[in-house]
Amino acid sequence: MNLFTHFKAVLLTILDDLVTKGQLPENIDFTPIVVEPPRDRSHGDITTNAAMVLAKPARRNPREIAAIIAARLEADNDIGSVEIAGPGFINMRLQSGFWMKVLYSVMQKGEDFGKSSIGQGQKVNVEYVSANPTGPLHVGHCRGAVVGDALANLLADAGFDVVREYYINDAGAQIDVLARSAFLRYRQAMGEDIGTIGEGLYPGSYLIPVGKALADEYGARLKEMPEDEWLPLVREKSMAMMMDMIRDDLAALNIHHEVFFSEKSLHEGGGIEESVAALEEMGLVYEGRLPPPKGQLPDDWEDREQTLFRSTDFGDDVDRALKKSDGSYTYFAADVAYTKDKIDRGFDQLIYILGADHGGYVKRLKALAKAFSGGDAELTVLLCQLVNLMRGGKPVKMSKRAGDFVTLRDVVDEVGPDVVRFMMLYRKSEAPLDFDFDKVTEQSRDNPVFYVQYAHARISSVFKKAAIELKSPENYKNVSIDDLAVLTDSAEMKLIQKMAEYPRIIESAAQAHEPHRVAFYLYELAADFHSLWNKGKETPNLRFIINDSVDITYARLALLHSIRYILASGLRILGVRPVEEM
RNA sequence: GGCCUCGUAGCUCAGCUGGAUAGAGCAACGGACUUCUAAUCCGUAGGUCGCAGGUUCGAAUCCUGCCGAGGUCGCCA
Repeated sequence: MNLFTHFKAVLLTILDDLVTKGQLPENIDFTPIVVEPPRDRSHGDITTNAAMVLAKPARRNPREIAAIIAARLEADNDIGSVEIAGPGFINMRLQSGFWMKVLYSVMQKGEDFGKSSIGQGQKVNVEYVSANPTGPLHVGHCRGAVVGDALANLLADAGFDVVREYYINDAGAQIDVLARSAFLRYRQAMGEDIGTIGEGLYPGSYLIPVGKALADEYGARLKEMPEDEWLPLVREKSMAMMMDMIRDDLAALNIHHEVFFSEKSLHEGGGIEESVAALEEMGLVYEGRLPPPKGQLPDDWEDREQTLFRSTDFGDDVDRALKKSDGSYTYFAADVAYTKDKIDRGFDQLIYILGADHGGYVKRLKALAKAFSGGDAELTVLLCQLVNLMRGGKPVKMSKRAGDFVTLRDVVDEVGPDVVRFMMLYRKSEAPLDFDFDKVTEQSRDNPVFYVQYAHARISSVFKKAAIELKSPENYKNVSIDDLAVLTDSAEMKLIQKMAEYPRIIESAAQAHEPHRVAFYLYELAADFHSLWNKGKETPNLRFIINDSVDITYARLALLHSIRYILASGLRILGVRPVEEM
C-alpha cells in the first residue's frame, strides 16, 4: 500500500463531494494535485498542494479553500491533525495507530510490501548490454549491464510485464575479423608459429581456447579449405564461444537475459526487406542526397544518392541511410527491422540502455518507434555515462596496447558482484561515475554498500541473540497491531515512517526509470536504523531485547524484522545479496 | 557548427517530475565504547544551486540566450 495514493483517494473523494455541494466549480482538473511527504518533516507526515492548485480555477483565496478541505480531512479517523501553512499547503499528521497499521502490513506482506500494480501489466522490453560477440565484456559494459538489470527488476516489482533482452550484433564485418583472428589461433593450435598478430585482427588471448576447440573439432581440415569455406565454420564456432563467455561474465554479475536476439536472423529471415517495405508503404523511404556533416568532413566523403528513411518527419536531425554504397543494408536498416519486430511482439514500452557514445542514435530510434507504432509505443533511452576506474584516487591507466583492457570479470573478481552492482547504481546514470577500487572495498560510512549491508547484518545479529536469550524467539511473528503500540520512541517512529515511503519510492523510481533512487533510499533507511541502534547504547531501555518485558521485545523484533524485509527487498531489486554477518 | 548529457557546500553527490528555511557523506572541529559488532552514532561549521533574462501564487527543477566540462556528427558496428 502506498499511503500517499491512499490519502490522495481520500482527498479526491472530499473534493468530488465539495463539487456536488457547489463549494467548488464543476469540471476542475484535479490532475496537478499531489499528496506527498513534505520536504521538511517537521511540517507533518503528508502534505498536499490541492488548495493552491484549485485557487485559480475556483477563483478563491488558496487559504480559504484549504480551510474548507482541512475541516473535512480532520474527520478522517487515520488523520490526527491538519494544519494550513505558507501559501496554502495542507499538512497532515497521522494517528500513531495508522503507522502501526503500516508496520503490521509490512510484517504480513514481507518482501511484497513494496510491490505495486501501477505497471498494469504493460509489456516492457528492456534491452541492455548488447555487446558485440567478439570478446569478453570489458569494464565499460558494467554500468549499462547493472543499470538495465536493476531497472528490469524494478519495473517488474512495479507491476510491469518485463522482458530482458540482448541484441547480438552477429552480422557485421567485425564478425569476420573475429573469425580470421580465431583462424590464426587455430593455426597456432595446430603447431604453426603465427608470429605477431597483424593489424586489424583481435590479438586477445581469449581466442586461444577457440583455436584449440577448432583444432579439436576439425583437425587439419580447415587449413586445407579456401577461405570462403572455412570462414562460415569458424565464424559460427567462435561466435558461439564468445557468447558463452559473455553469458558467463554476465552470470558473474547475476545477470540473466530472457531473450538473445540475433541481428543476423533479421538479414537471413527477410526481416529487413519486410520492414523497409513497410516503411515504403507509409511513404517514408526515398532516394536522395544528404548534406555533408557540418564538422570535420570524413576523408572518404562522396556526395551520392542513397536510400533514405524520413526520420526527420519524427524529430530526427537528418534522414538516415538504409543502404551502403555497395547496395547492402546498413546497421540502421537492421535496427529498422529489430524495432518493428519489438513493436510486433506487442511491447508498450521499449527501453534501451546505451553508453553515452550512442547519444547520437537516440532520435533515430525514437523515430522508428513512432513510425511503426503510430506513436503508441513509448521508446526511452537511458544513456549511461562513462565509468572512471580509479585506484587510491588516481585513474587506472589503461594501456593502449590492443587486447590489454580491463575486463568486467577483472573488476568482479577483485571486489565482488555486490560491490560492483551497488556502486554502479549509486549514481544517476546520466552522470559520470568514479569507481575507486580502494574506496569501494573500504568498510566505512563513506562506502554505501558496506553501510547498507552492515545494517542488515546488525539486524541478523539481534535475532541470533534473541534465539539464545528468549524462550520463544519466534513469537514476534504473532504480534497484533495493538501490541505494536509500545513503539513510541521518535527514532522508532522515524523508521516506521521511512518504511512507509518504500512503496512510493518503488513506483516513482520505476516510472522515472531511475533505479538509483532505490539505492539512495536504502542508504537512508540504513542510516535511520543505525541511529536507533546507537540510541539504544545511551538509553538501555531502547535496546531491542529487553529482559523484563517480552511485550516490548516482541514489538521491537517485529520492527526489526520489517526493516530487514525492506532492506532485502530493495537489495534484491538492485541485485545485491543481503548478508547475515560482516 | 549541429545534436545529446552534465554544472548544487572545499571534495564526491542527492534533491521524489514546479513547493515551504536547498539535503547527505567525506574532509575540519567537539563529543559518545564495562554494548544487541564504536565497521556505528550525536553535535558544530560550511551555499550567489555556472551566469543573465523569462514563464507563475511559487523555479535548483520548465523556456530562451550565453559560459564551462564530456560525448557524438553519411555508407563502421
